[in-house]
Amino acid sequence: MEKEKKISNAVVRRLPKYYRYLGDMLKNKIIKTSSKELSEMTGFSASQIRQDLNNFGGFGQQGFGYDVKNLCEEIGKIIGTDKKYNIIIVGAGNIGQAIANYTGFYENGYEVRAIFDKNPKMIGLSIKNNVIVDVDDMDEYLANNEIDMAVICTPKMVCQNIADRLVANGIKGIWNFAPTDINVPKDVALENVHLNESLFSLTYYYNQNLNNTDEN
Amino acid sequence: MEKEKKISNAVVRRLPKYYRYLGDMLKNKIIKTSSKELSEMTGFSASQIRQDLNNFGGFGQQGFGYDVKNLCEEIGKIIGTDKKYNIIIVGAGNIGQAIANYTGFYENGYEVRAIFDKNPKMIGLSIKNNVIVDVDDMDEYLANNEIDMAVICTPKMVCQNIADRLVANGIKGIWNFAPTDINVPKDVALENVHLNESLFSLTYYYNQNLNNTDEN
DNA sequence: TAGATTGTTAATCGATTAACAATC
DNA sequence: TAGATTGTTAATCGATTAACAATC
Repeated sequence: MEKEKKISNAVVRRLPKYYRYLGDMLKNKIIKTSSKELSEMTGFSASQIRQDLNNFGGFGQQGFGYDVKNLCEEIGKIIGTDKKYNIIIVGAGNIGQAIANYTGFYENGYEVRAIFDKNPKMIGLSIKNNVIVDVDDMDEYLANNEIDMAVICTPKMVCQNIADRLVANGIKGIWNFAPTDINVPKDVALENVHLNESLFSLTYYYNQNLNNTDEN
Repeated sequence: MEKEKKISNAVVRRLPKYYRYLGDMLKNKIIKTSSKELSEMTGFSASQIRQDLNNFGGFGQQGFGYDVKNLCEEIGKIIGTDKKYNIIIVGAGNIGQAIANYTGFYENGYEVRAIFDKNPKMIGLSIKNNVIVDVDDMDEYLANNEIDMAVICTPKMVCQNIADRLVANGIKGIWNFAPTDINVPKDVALENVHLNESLFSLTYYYNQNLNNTDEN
């Protein structure tokens, strides 16, 4: 078995950006590109881009550059966008509804299979092709359906409980929008979207800029 | 004038998490804490926490620890949550609506002053206290109202145009939810929430875990 | 062939961790 | 006073950048 070098989180976070720009180029029928060109688009240094790509193999051709279609496909394979994923959404409040309508799922092979909520007023309503189901029925649903990932859009009070139940039912990927940290076993992939932390970071830099301008 | 040491982005990203846990402790009437305790809560090392805090000043007491209330207030001041902010939302689609209903704004002193959209079917409808206004009237609105930050929730085709108009009208903070990169002058704070990139990172780690499990 | 650009090693830079003196 | 924990310096670690040989 090949010993795989551990890919740093910093690299992983850049892959989707490469993938997006390459997809754009592909749509515009651009055949070749280079680390220099990708650098201008992404803002990452050309050297860093070459380093990043060479973590996964030599996708380029010396003296020429990279074939856009090939590189895009290869990065897609690394990320895993070449596969299909069944997902569920837990919590049909503001964020849950927005996520249920999120076109990025359908454009990239993710299919929303079910939406759960505990509010009786929500249960039975439809979002896109899905009827909202009582969250009490979630465990049974998961036991009987092949679901890959779940999106947590519940209030923070219940999100750890939901996460525990998801994990107990074999879910191995969680996209968490609840504004708190949850604990999952290390074989479960967890991605947090903490809007509050994002807004506060923005606020810090906003004030930083104001202060710097004042000083002049 | 004191020469301010540049705070690294990594530190800035950790501040909101300290702030959140300290707020939780405050709510639970906990008086004192320590870098060790904060380490257990946040997952950051105690050493790193002390380093982070000492970028901004000595908030602790040797041999004792940190006063929760004081430290929480100090970090609030550093982030800027002690101030009020007027914001507008541009784009009243799925994400825009979710953001308009986002309780984090009201809980932290951010006030949504206006919501803009270009869809005639949306214009005139209300979200919370705000009537959705024609985006053609945005520039005039900004010229006549004191707005601090804007949230961009438009399709990616128009988001650079929106950003340019926001900047032209003096907006210095932009929270961008459109799935693309936008360019703003460096005195404008920009925070991107790229859901597609977040989902792809999750997908990468999801597959990584599956592969590692397979190998055993 | 000459020019261009990758792949890869080495150098640099910055962030994290370790250690411990200061001191409450 | 003894114990605890900060503030801060030094050591380590890891990521980014620079440089250049390989080669198309």
